[in-house]
Amino acid sequence: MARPKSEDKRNAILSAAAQIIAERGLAAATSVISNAAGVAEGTLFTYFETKDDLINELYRHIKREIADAMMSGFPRRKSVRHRLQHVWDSYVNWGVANPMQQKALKQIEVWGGLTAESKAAGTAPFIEVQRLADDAIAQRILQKLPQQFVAAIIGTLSETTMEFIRQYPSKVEMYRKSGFEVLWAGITRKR
Amino acid sequence: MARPKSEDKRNAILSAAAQIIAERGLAAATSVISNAAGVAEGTLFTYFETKDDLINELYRHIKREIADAMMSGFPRRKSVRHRLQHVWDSYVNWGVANPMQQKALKQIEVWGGLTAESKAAGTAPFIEVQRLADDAIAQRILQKLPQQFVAAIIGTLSETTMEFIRQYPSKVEMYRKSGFEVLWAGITRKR
Amino acid sequence: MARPKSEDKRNAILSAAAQIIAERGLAAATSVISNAAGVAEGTLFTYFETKDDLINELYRHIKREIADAMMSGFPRRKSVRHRLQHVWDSYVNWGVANPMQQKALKQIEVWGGLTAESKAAGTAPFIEVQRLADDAIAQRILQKLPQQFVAAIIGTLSETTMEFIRQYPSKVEMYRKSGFEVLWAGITRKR
Amino acid sequence: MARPKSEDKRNAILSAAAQIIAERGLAAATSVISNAAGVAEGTLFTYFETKDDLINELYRHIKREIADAMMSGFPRRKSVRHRLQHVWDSYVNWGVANPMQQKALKQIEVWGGLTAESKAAGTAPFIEVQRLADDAIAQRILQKLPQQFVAAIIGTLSETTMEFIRQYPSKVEMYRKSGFEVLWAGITRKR
DNA sequence: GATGAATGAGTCTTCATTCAT
DNA sequence: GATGAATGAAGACTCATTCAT
Repeated sequence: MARPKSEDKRNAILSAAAQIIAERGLAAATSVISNAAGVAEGTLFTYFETKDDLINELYRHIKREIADAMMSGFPRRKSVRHRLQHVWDSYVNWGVANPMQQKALKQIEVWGGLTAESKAAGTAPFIEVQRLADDAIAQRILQKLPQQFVAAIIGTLSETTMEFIRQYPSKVEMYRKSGFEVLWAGITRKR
Repeated sequence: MARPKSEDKRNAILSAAAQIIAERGLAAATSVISNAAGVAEGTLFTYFETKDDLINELYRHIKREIADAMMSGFPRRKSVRHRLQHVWDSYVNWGVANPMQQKALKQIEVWGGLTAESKAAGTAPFIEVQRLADDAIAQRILQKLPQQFVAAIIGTLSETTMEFIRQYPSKVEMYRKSGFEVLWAGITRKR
Repeated sequence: MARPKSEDKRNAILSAAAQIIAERGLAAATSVISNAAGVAEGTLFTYFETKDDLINELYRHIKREIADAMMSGFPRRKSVRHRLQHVWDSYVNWGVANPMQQKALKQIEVWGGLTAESKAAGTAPFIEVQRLADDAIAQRILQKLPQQFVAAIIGTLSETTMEFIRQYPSKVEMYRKSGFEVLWAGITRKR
Repeated sequence: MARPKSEDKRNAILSAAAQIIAERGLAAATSVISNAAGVAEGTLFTYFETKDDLINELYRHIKREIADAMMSGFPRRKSVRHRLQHVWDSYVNWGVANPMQQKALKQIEVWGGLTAESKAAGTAPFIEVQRLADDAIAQRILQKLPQQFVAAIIGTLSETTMEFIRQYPSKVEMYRKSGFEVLWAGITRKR
């Protein structure tokens, strides 16, 4: 093959897209993105058929990254609290370390163009978390709440936490810990 | 004035804007909005100088509406829990009754064009809620958390709750109650 | 109404389109056309939804013009030969007087984007000619040929004639006459 | 030469070009053509310098094919009518057998990019036909018409005939014969 | 020579905003 | 004030052509 499609270039585009979208929203011109990625305007379209396609791919890409961050070092055998804490900490840490991606993700989530497949693909890597919730409910540790509701609460609380950490970077520890305590107290069963 | 600007028309535009933005996002054309409002394209610009201006005004408008909903019947003298419950219920109810406005608001919040004044104006009507938080902390009912963090948690948890109610409308009661319990258990001090 | 759509402008665009398409083919940019028409690029699209739409309208417009030219002064009561001659002469004269339109028409006819409606609308004004052919066949003046075949032959022969007249403008009379004689001899029954 | 340009490939491209251009017009992308030809996008440009060049070559190629079809079995010694009939029949037959090429040719003929050389090269192989016309005029069989006019008439009448045959394939014989009779009656001198 | 990724000028179309009526 | 036609800058996407592999 003559000059194979470069994974590097693809990643450069995705990364530039995350940054630009975080800064300017989804209305950002593709030319700005390709420019930031250091490729020609047309090149973007050899890697992604349309702008919508690019955004969908970016969504999946970020979701996968988050899942990877969460799952690395996941203490599968440990207690529910330990596992939840791991999930919480790694998600919050990821969000703090990757503010652009996090912001871009939020933009994409309120966007109307996400395909059903992307949404599905976005949730897929989080089965471990769902299993965690199931376990917790089975062990009667959690309150009797729909599993998805619990997952959503974990999500929003951690995102709120990230935002505060981003605003007050010196208080990482405090917010990460407090956030988790609010979550744990909120969803577990009072003995 | 020969023909005064009509408050009706202004409201029609704001209302149409909320709906259209909820449906199509902020990229929606002003012509679609003016059309939905039943006025001419140009008329929109006699009421709002620019599109950005319109969106900022819409933001304030919705925020004020929420504040009004929350403050009507606010039991100023009652216990912290009562007052918080009132706030929670009225916000959730408002969100369920006004899904368009709620959705539009979320779009606007991730948008990059909100002015500092709008943001300030948006928070202003919620002093009562802040006072509530202050009280609660003073009475050592709440955990020791920054007041704004608590406010943000109230916000996100209730929005998550609204979303679930919108998805499963038959379970209003359950979600509204459960959501509140999670919140209360999460932020209050364990004796 | 505030500034009604101007028929003049619409015509200016159609006329510019005919000229530009005649000169550069259907690949001509819409911006060149709007420019030639003396309007802004966007204005073209307030009169014609898309470029394809413009071309379809241009087709109908020219076809209607030809029909008008043919039908003005049409000697409905005279002999078949007289009527045919009238049709022939007026079409040839129109083509010689309007080379741009004629050339544009040829481009459009080989184009793949003509809608069925346009094609139908294009043939509609020529009923009188068909009636002429019917009459001629009924009177056993013409050879026994499918009416449409005869119509097509009239068309191509006259277009060929126009081209030669355009090349040798001094010989208008000769070509117009010779062309007609070829046609007449070709399609009439030898006694 | 290490690897000589393959005549096969060149022909594949020309043939694909004819087909694609017949189907989609001259606006068809070169990538579609190369794809249909089973070669890489870039390969097309090692055989034809530019797209315009390709089209010019295609024009000549088709014209040569037509000439070959006409001249094979040409009864050089026979009567004017015989010879004309041969020309007519073989052209019509070719057109019916090669509708793609025929359609592509029509597109190219209204195109503005044919070079003078191509036009000349396109007419060249038809000397025999011109000689036929000269003979006929000399023998006072034909009317006194410019030779090129006669040639053009032969051309358009036969093309019209082809179109009808393509539309009504069951009537090949009828149309081919009728067309020729119209031509013959039209251009020959009435005794 | 063959391949197909890379390029960027060029295209159609949209849309916020202006302004004649 | 209300209207909606006019404007032209900006944007997504295409495509002939080049060139690294």
